[in-house]
Amino acid sequence: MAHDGGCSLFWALLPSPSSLGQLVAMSGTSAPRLKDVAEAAKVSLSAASRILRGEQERFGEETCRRVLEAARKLGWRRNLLVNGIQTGRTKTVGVMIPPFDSFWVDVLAGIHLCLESADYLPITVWVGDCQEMPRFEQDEQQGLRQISRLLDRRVDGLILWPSFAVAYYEHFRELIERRVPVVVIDHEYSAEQIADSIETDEQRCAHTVAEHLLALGHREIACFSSRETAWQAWAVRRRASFEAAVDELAGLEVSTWRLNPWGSNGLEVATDILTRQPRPTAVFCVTDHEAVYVYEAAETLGLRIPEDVSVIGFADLDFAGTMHPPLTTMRQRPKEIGRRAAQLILDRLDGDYADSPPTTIRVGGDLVVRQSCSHPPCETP
Amino acid sequence: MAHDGGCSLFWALLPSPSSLGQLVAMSGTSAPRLKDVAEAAKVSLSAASRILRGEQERFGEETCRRVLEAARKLGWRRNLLVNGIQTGRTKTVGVMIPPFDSFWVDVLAGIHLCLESADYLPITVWVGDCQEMPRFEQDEQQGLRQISRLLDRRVDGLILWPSFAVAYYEHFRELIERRVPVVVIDHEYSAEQIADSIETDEQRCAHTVAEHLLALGHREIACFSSRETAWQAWAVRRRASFEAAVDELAGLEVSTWRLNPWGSNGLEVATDILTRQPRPTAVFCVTDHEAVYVYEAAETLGLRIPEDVSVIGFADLDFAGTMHPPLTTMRQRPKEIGRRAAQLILDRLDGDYADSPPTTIRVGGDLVVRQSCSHPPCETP
DNA sequence: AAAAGTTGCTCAAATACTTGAACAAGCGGC
DNA sequence: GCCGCTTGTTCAAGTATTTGAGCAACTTTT
Repeated sequence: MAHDGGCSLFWALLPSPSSLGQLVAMSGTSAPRLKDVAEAAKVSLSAASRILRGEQERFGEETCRRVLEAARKLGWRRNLLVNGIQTGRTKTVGVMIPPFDSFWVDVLAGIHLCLESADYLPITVWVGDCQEMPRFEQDEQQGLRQISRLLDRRVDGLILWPSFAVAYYEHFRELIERRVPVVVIDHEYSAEQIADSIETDEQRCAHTVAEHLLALGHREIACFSSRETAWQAWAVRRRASFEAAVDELAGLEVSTWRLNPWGSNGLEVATDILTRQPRPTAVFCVTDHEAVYVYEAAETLGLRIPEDVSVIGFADLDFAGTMHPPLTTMRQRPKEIGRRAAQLILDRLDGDYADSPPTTIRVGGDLVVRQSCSHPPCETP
Repeated sequence: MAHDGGCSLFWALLPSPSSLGQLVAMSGTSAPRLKDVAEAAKVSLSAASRILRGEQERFGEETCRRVLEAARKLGWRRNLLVNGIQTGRTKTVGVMIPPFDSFWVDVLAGIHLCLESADYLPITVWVGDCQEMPRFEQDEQQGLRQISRLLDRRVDGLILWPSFAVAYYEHFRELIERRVPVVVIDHEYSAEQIADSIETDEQRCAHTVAEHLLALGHREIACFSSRETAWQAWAVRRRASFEAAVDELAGLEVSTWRLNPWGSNGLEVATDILTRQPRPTAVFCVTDHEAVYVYEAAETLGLRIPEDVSVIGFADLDFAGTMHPPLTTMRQRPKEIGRRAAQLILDRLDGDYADSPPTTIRVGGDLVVRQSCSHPPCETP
């Protein structure tokens, strides 16, 4: 067990007062310093420093034992702030990603896992109200402030949500120049690429989706895109890739719908799609979120999924499997995306890789076939 | 706009090389120091320090302007690491909460929002694989390591996931003694309370749920609890509160089921509940997660919700509203929980509140009536 | 017995900044 | 010409730790 007597993994147990009142009221001894350890072990400050940093060969066995023992007893722990000042490295990476759905939560998970294995720590800042996809327009200033707060803490690198990539482009320049690596997730650079970027392989994924629907026999296909604001590059690419794939594979044209710029008319759009003549037999939703609207509209209109309309989503968000019927969707690999984003930062920081030109990593996806897609109804035409 | 010429909110634009290759390859000038600002403004280091910290009355208007201007041009930003060393306050709060479902994501949102307004930053560490509820047993050592990593960064306070509260009890003692405030979410202290604690008001919520079911006429009521391991105090309390409320209100006994300690037999338990004789007409699920199993089992058994069985959940997780039928559930107030947890830390840190004895804050809930509950079927008995 | 090497440890400077105290230069008023 | 005010300076110590250089003391070799 962790709390064996006499010392602890955290800090030393003081000759502890048994009453609670006392405990809270006592004026806390602040964290022990290296000086305290050195004194307790009767060695110089620098000897203690070296021994505790692992440079033990240079010292006598007995001295090492004394220092280690003293540190353990006092519950000393190294102060990474000081390390940060001295080395210019805080072992900390700033992350600005609002985890408003399970995709982004998983991306964060990947980042955490990867950074942890390198003994780095992500520091996450959120924008917007964290309840829905942030409205970039109104949150731009807040985003800038948040990045500032990260830089004040001297983060070694930065991982960012796509929306902010566009407007902050000029700022990234400066960061890169200052050797603060920046990785952007799900944002493709159109012109010169300044920072590393990692994204879902939209072309390949859209191709797979198109293949699936066409193989089932669908010919009247709709695409339900998100708000395609300038900073939602992924939506544009996903929709465009899908249109291109359907065209390439079957020479068919997809009828495309979009959310309004506020993302507030999901149900209306879904209804429009399903009441169009001729009615699409399959709807590709650029995200599982849009699929929810289609399910809702279908229910209202008395259309059965998948008998009357097939619906296919994208992302495989946590609710996709429990929808009714379970949603067929293109699963992204958010954890891998996060992991590789973090790895990119780490590589830039201390690899030989540090000076290579910016890359774009494309991560594939996996089609999860559930029960929302079937052959088109016979009486369609 | 943010990027007006000549200076920037981040760091100064250097006389920037236009080619990308150059940009990446150039040896980055590191962040400007106060010394640089002082030199640029032709004042002493300490004058610059004072002016930038707001002590401007002692200096001439012109000098202040020069210093501020120089700082802006060079893109100087204060180094919170240094501040942290000097003041012992890093303006940083460690958070150990794995956001494996939307409840915890919202708690995190609340924490972020509150801390941000005080110019604090949460530093979040995760445990487990972040995909499902962490298994505390196997993640205990990892949890301890994570807290260590936070303390190495000298966080000013700690907000913790309940599971870890129990095993780390002894360690908290030390933290409190060292004046590092600790807040535990959703964990009730049975014996002496050592840290602040914030939780959902289980009694009141369970009472409301019981009332709702009884008012609909249910008499044969089941309770589907989670794994009730020692460190899942909330589950025990929620279930017990519900049993007590049903007893108090109607003198009825609830038949209770639990997940196994690995949480792996959800579907089996749900099936057991629904095949019991006499069959319960209503199932209270300690969490929306369990409700999903009941839905699944009901579908397999050909039972309709709510015609044959009423199901009521707890938490109002993001998927509750899109379940089929939409789940009636007791909505918790995760954002408020997070906000108040953070506030508790801040109060301990610099309020007069610093020395008061540990409190427990209980946050209410709101019954969200959707479509998974109705009157019991007539032919029940 | 002197030279050389090893072991074990210490000194002092460096990291980036804050802050209190003392002090100096320039100015106007008396 | 002196007083006192404004404006700014320098000095020094403090924050917790790292690290290159170097110094004793002791052992081993010659």
